[in-house]
Amino acid sequence: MSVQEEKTLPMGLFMDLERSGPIPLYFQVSQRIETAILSGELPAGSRLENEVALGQRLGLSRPTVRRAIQEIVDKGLLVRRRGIGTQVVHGQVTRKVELTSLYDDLTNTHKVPSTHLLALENRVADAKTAERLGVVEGSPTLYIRRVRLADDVPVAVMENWLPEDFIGIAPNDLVIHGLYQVLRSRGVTMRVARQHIGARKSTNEEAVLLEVEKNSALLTMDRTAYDNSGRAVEFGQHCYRPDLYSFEVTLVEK
Amino acid sequence: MSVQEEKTLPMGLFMDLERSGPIPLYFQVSQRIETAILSGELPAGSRLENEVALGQRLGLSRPTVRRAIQEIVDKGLLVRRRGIGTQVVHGQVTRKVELTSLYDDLTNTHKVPSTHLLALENRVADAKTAERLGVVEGSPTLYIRRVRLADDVPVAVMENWLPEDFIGIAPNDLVIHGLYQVLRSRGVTMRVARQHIGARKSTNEEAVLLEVEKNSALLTMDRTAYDNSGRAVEFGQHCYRPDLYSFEVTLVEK
DNA sequence: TTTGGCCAATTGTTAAGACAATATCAGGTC
DNA sequence: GACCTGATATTGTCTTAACAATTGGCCAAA
Repeated sequence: MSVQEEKTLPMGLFMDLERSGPIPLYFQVSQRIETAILSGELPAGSRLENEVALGQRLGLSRPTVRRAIQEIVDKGLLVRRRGIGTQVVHGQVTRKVELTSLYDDLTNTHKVPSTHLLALENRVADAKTAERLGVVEGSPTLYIRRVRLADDVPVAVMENWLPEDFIGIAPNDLVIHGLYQVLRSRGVTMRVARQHIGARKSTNEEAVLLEVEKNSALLTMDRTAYDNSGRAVEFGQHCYRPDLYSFEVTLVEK
Repeated sequence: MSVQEEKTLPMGLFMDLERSGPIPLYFQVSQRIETAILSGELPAGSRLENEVALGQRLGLSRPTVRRAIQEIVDKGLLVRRRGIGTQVVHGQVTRKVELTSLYDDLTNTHKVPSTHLLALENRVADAKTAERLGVVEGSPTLYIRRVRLADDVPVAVMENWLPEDFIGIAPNDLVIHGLYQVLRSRGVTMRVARQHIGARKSTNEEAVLLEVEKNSALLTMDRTAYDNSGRAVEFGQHCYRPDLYSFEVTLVEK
């Protein structure tokens, strides 16, 4: 049994909270704790100050402090144990999967994204598309097919279907901004997405588009995204070059 | 703009809460709401009773009701909007990815799991293994290699490394019970796991083991799992037959 | 008709307090 | 020394209360 590092760090830099601003207090606190972990100021295995004391020092109630800590527990960076305290999880921390598009992902990793628009047309929904989008079969939908590149190297071939009220999206918007940015600019806020991740061999056409050998292994992802009223706003079938892209998931047991 | 179904269901079956039992009240409530959604009693798009009224009817405080609802929002089944209310998300509901092993997954889908144990031996940690497990390079570790089958069809080849205090696991346990069950029976409770999901071609040996053609596409998953003290307890490299297994992820925007 | 403003409904945030459950640890007893 | 017991520390659950922010609809005014 190895000895745990048990020092309780004082976290001295916890003073100036914006009490009248629009950012919730619990969020301000959770951001600072997270930063302290990422920066190594709170090393792996170290114990966090207990909730009551932390609240007293910050001039906050226990529920507020508790919520701040819970946010980070949900991200997989902290672990709480009743009777013991709250500790920083060991192991290098990694970026979490979020509800973003490939475009956002690439921007975040400082690559230059670009797009080849292969198709942008109206199509009537077949059975599968209709089911995924929650519309009746035969409804008009917008069909998009794109190749996404990062630093001019092809990364993914993406097919998307959107409900009819998005018909009219300009091709140029998709080339410049990425689908999720276009949707956001039209007032849509994505809230929930369900993804299936799998693998298969490439078709010959995909091999050409992605500049890989025929019959290469591709990473595939099917996704349906819903807005804040629960309506399906996008259904997509994507395939990625596995040497350039992979998915990262953090699971936290409740 | 399509008309939303707006009827607020009364949810009449909400009476008998176990107030003295060990199950938290918020959990009892969230379970019932979830059941009501899954069973179709709360159809897609329908509005939930508001938090205050629901609390009054159940004899619960608003924070308790709120927490119950939040649990289901986090699962992606409900969407809340300030000033509006809480609605059931459209679209068919699907099972969520949880912190379980392949063994558990297969058991849940009513397939008969079995195992071929290829290796169970002590190995010194190389650089990568040491980093993932958070031990010093050269430390003794337990190495396990298995083929997992469902209804006698091979589904995955799995390599795992465990810290030295697990050396001594009996081969028979792994064949009968699955790694996560063995760890749980030794008092380990997994709390956090970080996974990378990708794809690649199979090696010739893997193709034989999985009974697929040479150079098939495989779905791969690397995982490091941490227990409730934040210590790494398992590091694994798995590859799956994509025609028999895929990952399902639900993302919820905060 | 359209625009603007006010009002009601609903979720979001914060507080203060109480009790329960669980883990560690020190001490005492056998 | 081994085992039980109680004290202490810490997170988990629940209540009551208040105010803030956002949305949608109604109504009056331009």
